[in-house]
Amino acid sequence: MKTDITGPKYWIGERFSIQHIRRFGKSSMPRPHSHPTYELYYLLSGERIYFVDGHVYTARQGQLVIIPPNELHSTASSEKAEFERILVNFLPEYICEGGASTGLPPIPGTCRIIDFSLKEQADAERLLSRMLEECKAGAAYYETSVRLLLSELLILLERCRLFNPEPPRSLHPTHAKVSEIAAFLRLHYSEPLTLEQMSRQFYISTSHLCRIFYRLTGFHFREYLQEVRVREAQKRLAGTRDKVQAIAEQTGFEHISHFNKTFKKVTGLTPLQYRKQNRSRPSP
DNA sequence: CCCGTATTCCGCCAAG
DNA sequence: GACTTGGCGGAATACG
Repeated sequence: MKTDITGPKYWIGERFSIQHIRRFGKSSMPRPHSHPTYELYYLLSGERIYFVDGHVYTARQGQLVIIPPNELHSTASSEKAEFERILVNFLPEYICEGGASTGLPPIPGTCRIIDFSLKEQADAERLLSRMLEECKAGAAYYETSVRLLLSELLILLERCRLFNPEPPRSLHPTHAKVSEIAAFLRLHYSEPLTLEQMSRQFYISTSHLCRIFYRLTGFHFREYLQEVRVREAQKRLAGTRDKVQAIAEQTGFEHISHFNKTFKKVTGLTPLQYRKQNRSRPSP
């Protein structure tokens, strides 16, 4: 009987973690989330649907997904429920200590999926399993060793990206449509938007859109829009001196009372509390 | 795809 | 005056 394996999550301080997981059954869909770390997600086998940066991707065996810090993302199972993966998380500082130049390649900003050749897959798998081994054994200088292995992996990524900058993206038509809609929402958050309007505009039935959007992104339609709007509001609260009222209007909330409610639900803070804690412009 | 129902959203007002 | 909280009810949306 095949069983799920959830390997231990190895940590190096708060800055790096690695974990090996294998799933056979359908696992419940994790909520979409974000964190300040980079996430590298390598699929040893199987297939996963990814929602990152407003795009739906199908990640296949031998591919690596890159999730930049603080990017909302979620994963869902495709028709094949089985998959095996290695998950690496690290803070940007872990690689570029104190912002000093390390000679390491920049982590690609636009490319979310790396399509390794067979050779590169073998290399990547070797590096990842050595990271796991080092963490498990914990021998002297293992932290340095892991850092070097990660550096090698990043170089591999960058070389692969340089060689093949446009990975073939054969999008399932449904995925493409949901991606388009998500992109539209990210662009038009300031306007009043409804599910019905979107379904008309993109030629799908309302109920179908309602369901596939959730299945592929992990967000309910409304929930995603809220997330996009609140994130935009956060930027403006931190980066401008605009009044809360104005920001509410700019981000698609017609009424402040509703803006406050939603903002607090998502953020845990009232708009002004948030501004106080995250102000990025010097106060006059 | 359609339907009925449960749940959530959102504009509105009142009040601290 | 600006912000925050809370309740209400029709509309939108989620779900079986």
